[in-house]
Amino acid sequence: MGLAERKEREKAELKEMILQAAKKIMLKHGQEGLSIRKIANDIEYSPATIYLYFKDKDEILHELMELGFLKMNKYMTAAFAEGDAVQRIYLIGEAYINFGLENKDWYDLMFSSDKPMKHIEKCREDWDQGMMMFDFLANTCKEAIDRLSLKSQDERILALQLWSCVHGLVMLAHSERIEIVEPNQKETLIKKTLDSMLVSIFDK
Amino acid sequence: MGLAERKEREKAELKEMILQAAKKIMLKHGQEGLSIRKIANDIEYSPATIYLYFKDKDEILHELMELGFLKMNKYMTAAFAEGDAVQRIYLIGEAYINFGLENKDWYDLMFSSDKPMKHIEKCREDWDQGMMMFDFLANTCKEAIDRLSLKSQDERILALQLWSCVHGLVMLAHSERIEIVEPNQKETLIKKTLDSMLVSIFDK
DNA sequence: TTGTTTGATAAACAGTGTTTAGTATATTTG
DNA sequence: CAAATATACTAAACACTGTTTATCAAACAA
Repeated sequence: MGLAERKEREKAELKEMILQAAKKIMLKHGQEGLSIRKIANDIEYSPATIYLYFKDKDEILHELMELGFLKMNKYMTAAFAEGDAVQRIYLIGEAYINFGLENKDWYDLMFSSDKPMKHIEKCREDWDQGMMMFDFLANTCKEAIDRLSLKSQDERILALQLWSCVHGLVMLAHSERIEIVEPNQKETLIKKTLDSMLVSIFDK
Repeated sequence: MGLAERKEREKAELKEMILQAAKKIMLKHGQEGLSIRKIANDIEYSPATIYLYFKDKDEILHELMELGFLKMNKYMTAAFAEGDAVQRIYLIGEAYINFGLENKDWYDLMFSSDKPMKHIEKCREDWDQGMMMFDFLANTCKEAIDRLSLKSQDERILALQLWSCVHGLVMLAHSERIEIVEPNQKETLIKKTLDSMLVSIFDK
């Protein structure tokens, strides 16, 4: 009976419409400017309808986050394909920062906002794409540690160290703190700092 | 004529009351839970009155920020007094992270929120305490570079590198991302990562 | 043709930041 | 001292926000 299936499909279609409207509004008005009522207005349904498809606003942000990781993956493809581990780390770092600088709203959603992170159990479920990326980085670190026989034995510590550095850099750029301490050279400053970071770890 | 002065003083007193109420509410309900109406209720004035003393909510957050830097300075006193430059950097890093972890709301106000950073000119005015700290770190970096004759020549790049690392670490901790990739060892993980960071720069 | 389930919504609740028009008190001036 | 002005304050409104509840009409099943 294809009738139940059609219902199912229509339900999924509206859910997708909500998500696409949410994405559109977030990209236009930022994460702060995204509201249930704006979504409802955009898809020409009432605000209450949205709550038939999503538990609350956080759940929408959650699902948007996954779209963000898809976008980020595109920045990473070249880096992931690199054969040399150390060079791969360089490329991942560059791609990470480029993604962060060029997609502030996506980035905040994925790495900064603690809104979608209320319950840690549910978190690790929905953030598996983030975890996969971290694990990939950690594995690359292991390779690099072995090849260069670095002192740091724990690849997950090194991965966390690298992540902290680029995350901090992106966040400082987003909140204009880099402009404050050193005006009008954000771009070059970021590149130089990333380079200095990686050199101090691998190139000594 | 001490009359005008008394008026002036009373005006300053109410302004201080507003600020103290704002601080109290922020510490109790977080930055998100701080509202003009809650402040008004606390000081037993109408919400509109607050706008006679502050341009808008951002201005309140701005002035709170300065209180935050006073608090942070207390964490730093021991580090600032250290004679050895490299050791001073270690202590500053530790103090920075301790402050960040123990005072999430203050930290977000000072380093994360871009709310009080709307106009960059006004920014550099009100963020002078932050700039002073950065300059102090940069000077310490210069000392360290000279003493260890490190390859990195630009002390401001090195300072930005250090800042990015600890900032990133604190932000990842705040948004529970560290818990996600490596559950139940946040504290030790942060200490190990900070150590690894500093070792890779200075101790090679 | 009933009865029931489903999908959508209007309206309300409890908040938010901010503005405006108005009032009561205090100070200054004639 | 009385009238005029300046000051300090606020009630009420505006335009929003996320979310819930009661209602209602249409589609489906018996």
